[in-house]
Amino acid sequence: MKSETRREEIIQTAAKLFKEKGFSAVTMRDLATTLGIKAASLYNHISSKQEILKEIIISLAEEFTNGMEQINNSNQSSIQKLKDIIALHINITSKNTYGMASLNNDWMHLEEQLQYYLQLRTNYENDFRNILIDGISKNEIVDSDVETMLFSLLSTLRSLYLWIPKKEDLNFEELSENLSTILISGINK
Amino acid sequence: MKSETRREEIIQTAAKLFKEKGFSAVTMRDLATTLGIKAASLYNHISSKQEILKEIIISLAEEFTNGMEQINNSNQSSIQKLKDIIALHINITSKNTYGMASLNNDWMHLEEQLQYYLQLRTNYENDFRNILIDGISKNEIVDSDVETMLFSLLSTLRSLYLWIPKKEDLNFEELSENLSTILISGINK
DNA sequence: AAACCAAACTAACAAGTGTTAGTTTGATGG
DNA sequence: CCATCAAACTAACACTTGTTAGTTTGGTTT
Repeated sequence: MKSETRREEIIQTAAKLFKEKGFSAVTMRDLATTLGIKAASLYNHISSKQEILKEIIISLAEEFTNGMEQINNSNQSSIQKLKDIIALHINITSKNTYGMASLNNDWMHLEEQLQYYLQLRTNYENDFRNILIDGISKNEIVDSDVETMLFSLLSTLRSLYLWIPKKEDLNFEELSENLSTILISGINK
Repeated sequence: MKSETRREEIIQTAAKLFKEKGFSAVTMRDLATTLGIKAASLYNHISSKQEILKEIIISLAEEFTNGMEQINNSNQSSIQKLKDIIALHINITSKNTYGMASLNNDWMHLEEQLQYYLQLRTNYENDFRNILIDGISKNEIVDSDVETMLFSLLSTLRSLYLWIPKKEDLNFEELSENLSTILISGINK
């Protein structure tokens, strides 16, 4: 059995470099040097640079899809569903801030998997939007412009990868609570 | 006098391509082809690929710095200052959504100007933070975690470049009002 | 008609790109 | 002790990269 751990190591190191400089600016020689080997040696573990990107992005996108499915199948208030989505983002992002950078910034360099990725993203946004619409109809959420709310929430959640690494000793519960309060109740007194 | 308009045209076209694929993935031949000329011809107007990036990013960063200075020198409530910042972002972003993509995603590829850019960004964030702190001490803003509020607001404002182009016939006033309400008062009822 | 000049062109460069082929190394288990 | 095999290596490839040098084009001004 070919060792999976070395392959994972390569992919994680790649994700770290991709976060710093972006997929296109990272060369296979950069990646190899960081790992202390020669570029050609990488190909004992992965089949192409593309494949690395695919592994990073698609697995994360599927994690989000699964998380959203769980939340949507639960019988909770719309507000509680939103809180669960916030926790989902914090959870996935804190486990892989490097990968989240690629998901956000390098998805356009996917090739065969681009359509699949876009499908997952569209579905995710639709599910998110429907939760908001449902919340409005049930009088839990203010009847403001849905697209503006969706955009604002998603922007913050998608940027977590930039912010979480700056927090020393992340307290998951605390951050989740703080962020939920701010996103749901606003900042004014 | 060398025509400035052709140079501007090149820079704007570059910004558009940089938004689609990122700075590193756009070649000078890509840029030239889009403009209907040969790559070497670009160098009659600009001196390097780097220079194009610098022009795009630094001018925008300075616009934000100037805007923030205006707002901070005004005698207004903290909440009104926040509303002004939101309007500032919408204003600058809607005039140049392409450039804002580079500002957000390609700043790390600045070379000589990297330190200057980081300085402007740090100052901007400090000014923003101080407005929040001031608002809390004056009881205008809820006494929640300042960093979380700052992060949430900035994330949304920095993502506007992705969202504004999707809105057909942007109503500046309406968007500014909607977004202010959602960011300041939240979404719950 | 001549001079000028912005703006295009052709041709070429040195360096860097992802990737392949074939080989060596060194630890592990029969 | 030998066979195995993951994982490294060297060497090379075809192609792409940003950029330079020198030249041509075609419209405007003198």
